[in-house]
Amino acid sequence: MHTRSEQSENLLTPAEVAAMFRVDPKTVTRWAKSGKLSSIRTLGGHRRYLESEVRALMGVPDQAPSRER
Amino acid sequence: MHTRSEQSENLLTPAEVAAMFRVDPKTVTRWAKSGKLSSIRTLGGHRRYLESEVRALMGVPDQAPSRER
DNA sequence: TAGTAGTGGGGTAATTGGGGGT
DNA sequence: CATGTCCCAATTACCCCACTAC
Repeated sequence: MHTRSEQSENLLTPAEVAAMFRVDPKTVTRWAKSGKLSSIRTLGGHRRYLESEVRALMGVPDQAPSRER
Repeated sequence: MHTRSEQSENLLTPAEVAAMFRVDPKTVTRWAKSGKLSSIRTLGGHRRYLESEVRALMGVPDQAPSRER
């Protein structure tokens, strides 16, 4: 199947990230476009995301209100 | 597709939780703000709720039907 | 090479967040 | 104190089609 050379196993597809946040894949793309999420590009232009980064962003629950804007 | 299911947890949208409790989505938001309900935030600030937690809260009905006295 | 699913890009409707008032 | 509603701004979801991934 996969002939792994580097640590590409740490990359997630848009659909996978979308599922983790319960959002549409398009939304994940928007996050990448706006710089909220870093992404790697395949040679065809498709985005791949770092699992570690996604997990880090998700690991910040919200029990407490945030003040910003 | 990948065989990479990083199944964290089933998440629910505000509207879904609201429908389950038959309340306005705004009310669900208040529950989250007040810490009565934990929530994950999308990178855009929208909340997603843990289905397990919501169902747990629903599965704790008041005392049985009956006689008050 | 062909076939299917996923993705990118653009545009538009629907939700959501937040404050405030009932 | 809790919930529903009105406002506006921001974010997200679904529609199209063309191209990539496998």
